[in-house]
Amino acid sequence: MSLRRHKQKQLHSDQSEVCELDDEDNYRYDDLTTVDDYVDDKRGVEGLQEGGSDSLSTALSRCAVCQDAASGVHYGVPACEGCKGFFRRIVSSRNIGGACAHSVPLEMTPQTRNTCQWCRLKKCCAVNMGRQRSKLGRRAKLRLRGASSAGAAAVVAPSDDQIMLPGCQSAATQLGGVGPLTYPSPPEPVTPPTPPHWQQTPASVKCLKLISRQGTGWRSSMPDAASSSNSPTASCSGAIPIPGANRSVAGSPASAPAVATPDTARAPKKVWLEKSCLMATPLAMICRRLAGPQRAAELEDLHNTLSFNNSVSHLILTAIDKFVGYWEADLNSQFAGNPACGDVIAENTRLILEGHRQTFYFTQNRMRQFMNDRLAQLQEPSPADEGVVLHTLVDYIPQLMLRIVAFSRNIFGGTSSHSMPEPAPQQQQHFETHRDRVSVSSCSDALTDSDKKRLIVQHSFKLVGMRFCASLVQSQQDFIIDPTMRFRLTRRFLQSAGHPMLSQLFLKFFDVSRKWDSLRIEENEMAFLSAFCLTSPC
Amino acid sequence: MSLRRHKQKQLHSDQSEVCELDDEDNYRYDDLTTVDDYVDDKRGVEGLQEGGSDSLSTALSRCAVCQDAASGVHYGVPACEGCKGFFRRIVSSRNIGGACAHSVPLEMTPQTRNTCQWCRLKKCCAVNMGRQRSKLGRRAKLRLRGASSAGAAAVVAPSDDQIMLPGCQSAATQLGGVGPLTYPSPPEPVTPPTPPHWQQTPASVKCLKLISRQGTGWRSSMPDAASSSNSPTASCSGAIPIPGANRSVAGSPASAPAVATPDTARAPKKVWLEKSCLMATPLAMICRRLAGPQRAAELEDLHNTLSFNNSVSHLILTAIDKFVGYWEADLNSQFAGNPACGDVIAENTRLILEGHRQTFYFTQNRMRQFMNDRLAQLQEPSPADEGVVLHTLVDYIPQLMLRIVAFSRNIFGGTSSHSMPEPAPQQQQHFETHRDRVSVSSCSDALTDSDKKRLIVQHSFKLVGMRFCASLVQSQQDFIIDPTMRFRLTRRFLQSAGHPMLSQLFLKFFDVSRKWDSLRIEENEMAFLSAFCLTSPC
DNA sequence: CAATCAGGTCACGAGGTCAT
DNA sequence: ATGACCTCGTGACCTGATTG
Ligand SMILES: [Zn+2]
Ligand SMILES: [Zn+2]
Repeated sequence: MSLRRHKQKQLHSDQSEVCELDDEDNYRYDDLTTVDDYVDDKRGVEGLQEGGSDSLSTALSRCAVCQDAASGVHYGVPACEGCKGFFRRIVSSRNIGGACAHSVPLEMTPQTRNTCQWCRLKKCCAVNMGRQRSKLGRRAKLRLRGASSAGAAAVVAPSDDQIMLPGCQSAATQLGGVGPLTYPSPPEPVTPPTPPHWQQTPASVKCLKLISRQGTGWRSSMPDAASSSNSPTASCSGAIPIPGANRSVAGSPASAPAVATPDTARAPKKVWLEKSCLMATPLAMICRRLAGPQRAAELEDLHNTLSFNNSVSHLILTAIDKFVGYWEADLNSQFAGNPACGDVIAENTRLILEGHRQTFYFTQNRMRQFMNDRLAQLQEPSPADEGVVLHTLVDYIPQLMLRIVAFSRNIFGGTSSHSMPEPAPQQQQHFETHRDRVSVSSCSDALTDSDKKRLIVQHSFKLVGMRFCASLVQSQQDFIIDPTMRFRLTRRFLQSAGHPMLSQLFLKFFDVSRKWDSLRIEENEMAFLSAFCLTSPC
Repeated sequence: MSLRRHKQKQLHSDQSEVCELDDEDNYRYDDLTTVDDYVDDKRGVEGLQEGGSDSLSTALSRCAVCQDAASGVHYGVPACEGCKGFFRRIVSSRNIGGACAHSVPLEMTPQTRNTCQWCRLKKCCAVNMGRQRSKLGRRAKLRLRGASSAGAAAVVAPSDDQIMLPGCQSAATQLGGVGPLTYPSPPEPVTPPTPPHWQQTPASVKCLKLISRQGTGWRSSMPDAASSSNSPTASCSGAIPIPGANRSVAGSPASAPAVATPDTARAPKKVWLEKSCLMATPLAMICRRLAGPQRAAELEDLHNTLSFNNSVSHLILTAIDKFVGYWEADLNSQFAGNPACGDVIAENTRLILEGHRQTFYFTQNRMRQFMNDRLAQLQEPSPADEGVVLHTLVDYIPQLMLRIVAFSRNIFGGTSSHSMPEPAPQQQQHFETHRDRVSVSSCSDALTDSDKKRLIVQHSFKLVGMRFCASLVQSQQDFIIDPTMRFRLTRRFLQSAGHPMLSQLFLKFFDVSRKWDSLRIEENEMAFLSAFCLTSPC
């Protein structure tokens, strides 16, 4: 093979000098395989006069992004070589580039597609390009609308290099019972938050509703949830007939009886949270604020300066990345037309905001007031006090994490250990939008308990860190307020500390917090960001 | 050359089964230049090299602008590094500066290409350089698809091929006396516009005021206005002490005693209109609307689909190009700080808008009303009526042109044949802005009569075409209303017409009009666009 | 097998740099 | 301001993996 390649290279270089027209012609024709090969290069492409399926072939012959000649279905949509390569570069190396000030995205044509990377990427996302949506192998012969095939191949990249602190694991394992959420000894009578609302109502009715489109909705993509999940008590029972998940979509029936994972065939998988879940909430609006053109440079900077090894910054970056990536996937506009969907969205919004408000104590208002009133009462620990500080943190951070768990109740609903009947009766609702049917299901039902646990285990500490950086880290004053609001941990103290949590993680918090501050994320936005992080599968 | 072309065509037709796909290419075959033929079509590029070094191979290895050694295909044409960089700087940083007055563009050779930026840029445009014509990525391997290399072997016409209608020349020559501006026989009592305001007041007081900055203001760049201008009565008397024109600015003293043009030293030149003139009006605002980010794609598209050989589209494109180019040259913000300058700007604005309003009959409102009321009364001429239609057009188009002349009075002021004292006493005013001194002079004084005439001769018909496309061409309904508003010239009629004005120019109007409509240019914007076109030296 | 696509390769040109 | 040179994104083509 390499020989052939070498030969070809040589041939090409020879031709570049003096073009032997005929030889080259024959040679190339041997290599040509598909009609697209003949058609690909110019925009003309009305070609494709091979008899039979005209509409299908023409529909597939156009790049969904730039209307150029498509070379096939790439990343789930018909795409040209250029857009395919563009998207591949973006999702692989992730150097998205920077800003574009186009309030309305530029039109994508083969001539203009290179004028703005950002608009091109937005268009790619708008037409629902996705690495997960890719399908390998030969297509079925006639009907190839391989929309939401359960891609058994490319699933969530494991990438689980989590930095787990002591105490995190325990908090994660005791997920079932949420302990008393009180501050054991707040030094000042800072009133603890009111008993969370989720404690008073059955959790099963308090969770996000999922809106999915038929055929393209939910990806059932946890093939190894039972086998390689880090939650040992993975229970894959409770099959939920998510529309589209088990429906044998034409063109993708073969993915279900995948050879590599035969268990996926017999164990009907729970659906995995995807962008549709939260993007059906007004997240698109948040996206616009979070990743607006005026913030693109900041995001870029955030990307560059923060190490990806740190879980906290990784969390934030990933979340923002998702926001940026799903920029144009404004599912809200798709679903908001349906009044029933609008109600679902509104309810989801309410749940997220309420959950955040009830579980997040260090709001910006509180912190501002605290900084005004009791800043002077903060003790600056000496290096000898490291043990005390460390002990305080180790004691209280799990409690902070429990608040995350409480927050997650508003997202996922309760686990089955909270007397949720399993499987719960499915009350799915179906609506008709202008383009296709949508179905609404309960987020609590759509996820198995193990999935919920895994999500919370993966993200709870990250969320704690995010909340930390958002409020407790005073990057301007260059100190960190400990969650009990007794100490002010200066950079000097942290640098001299011996424990890695203090000396490394908390010092890192300064950077993250500075970046976070520059993003000027409001409270409500933080709520959505948290919800999105919590449900992010990666 | 033609032989090879023929052969290639045949080859192409042989392959037409598989690859009949070049319909969508937006250029017309007639408009193709030699360079385009071999470069824009990548299949034809290498394929045609059968003999030794003939004109074709040199065309590929030679810069299309200056005949230097090309370093590749840049911006759609083979270009040397110098011309590539030159064009890049022009289109990116866009400080084109003023214009030269070489009526016939200078020859471009590697030695002489730096003598005149303007001529070089014109050559670049003539060979169809364009940012959107660039092709990225690796070139396709040989496919032997001759495709679109059919077409006349006409070499690049240096873009000066104006389409002059019968009557245009006469209107241009009788510039001095503006005839009666009445519609001889409007079929319906469409009220003719009120007698233009410029007829009632001395023209010398009604013209734009020029604002220039000291040292950077006016480029004295009409070196051969007296020698090679197409206006035979060029009178270069009346020296105006424009500040900075004779001042030997440090760093540019050598340009004045240029060796090639010794006459520039002894003949104090009139200043040439430059961007400062109209950019001192609120044009920057117009630019933002015309060339805002949301319209960038449209402008690109306009560039792509319209041939540069047509004078009308060339006009529009050039004007819009200028707008885009001067996008950032927001001189308005520089001068608006000075209250006196602000008054000048306001007065200029008023003059332009008023002049346009008084000389442009087919406003959007009128046309809308006409389309509602009297659309049914339009006659659709049969092919036998071509003579009548043609006669009508030839009769009335000069009258339309006279309106342009009337409009130009508000811009330039009257010519000296209208009892303007020459040279008029210069009342220059000087102001201090935050950065440097500015001076205000009269546009009427700054231009000689021959320059005014030349500008009007160059642009009047183009402006007529622009106004035509803006209003009379109903691209949606696919017909053109003749200026007497009696006929509806359908595309079918025009296609069957024998006269080139009908069959070629007016058919072209459909394309221009469609693009124009997509730009959604308002009436006031059109006024500024017209004024800018009229004063554009190119 | 063939068909299909993700990922990789690398010629090629846009845009930037910097001595002139 | 110019243009030789450089960097890097682009996309046509290739390869290997995957599936019918
Ligand atoms: Zn594309
Ligand atoms: Zn050149």
